[in-house]
Amino acid sequence: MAPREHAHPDLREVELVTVLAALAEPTRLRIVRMLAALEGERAWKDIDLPIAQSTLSHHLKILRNAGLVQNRTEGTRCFISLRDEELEGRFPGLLESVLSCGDPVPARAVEETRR
Amino acid sequence: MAPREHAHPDLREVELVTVLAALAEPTRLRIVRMLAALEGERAWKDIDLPIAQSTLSHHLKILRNAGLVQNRTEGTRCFISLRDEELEGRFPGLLESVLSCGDPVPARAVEETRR
DNA sequence: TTCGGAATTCGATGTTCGTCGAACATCGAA
DNA sequence: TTCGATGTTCGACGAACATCGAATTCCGAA
Repeated sequence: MAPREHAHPDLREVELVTVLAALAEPTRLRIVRMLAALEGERAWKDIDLPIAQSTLSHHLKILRNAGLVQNRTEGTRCFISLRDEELEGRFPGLLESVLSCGDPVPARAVEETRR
Repeated sequence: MAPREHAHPDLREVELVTVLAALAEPTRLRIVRMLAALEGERAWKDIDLPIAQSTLSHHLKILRNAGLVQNRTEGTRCFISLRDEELEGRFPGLLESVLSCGDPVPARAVEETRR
């Protein structure tokens, strides 16, 4: 289907568990990080990840239902953006702490520090 | 088995996704909240939730592997506590934001405010 | 040394999830 | 109106997960 208007949940109704589950998947977390690095919206087509379109659509739906992400339709294409300000109101500090955390230290390097 | 010494991961090796997945389950989130409200440790036996022992053990294992929780063994019983300070170092603000967020507003009440 | 309590592991079961390709719906352009 | 591009939905599959009861292991007490 072409991009249709989607229901975006009122963040007050969204449960924390839903948001955490949405973020607890590598591909979706990557999408969120990508959007956060952007400070604006991103065209659907420009989200290129090594997954099928249908899979991407699925992940975006989950992010949307969790209130993390927003769709805007323009003609036949659509744009995605983070609902960061609203999220800050409902889940203060959550998005920021998720985004700010870096990669884990490889086990080998940790081993080094144990001497 | 009786409570045995368990491996607790170095938090530097723990991935954010692992932590989020551990928290993204109602029962586990409840356990974390319960421990956080305690400011100390809690006896295994005192964690009474409407689930089988084996299920509780399973959830605690996941929380432990995610670096969220710690076991201390004393004789034949064990005590659980949150690794809150270490977590703050590895994932600044995350635990706090997760703990501070309240319940969602019921859909009915949200509807009220739409007039 | 035997017994019972404490927590873990094992095996089984049903459910949810991520993934894909195919079919579909919607829009703009030719 | 026809066509191509754009996302979405559907149906199917295997993997991962939550859950349970039973078996197991370890410890302390009798």
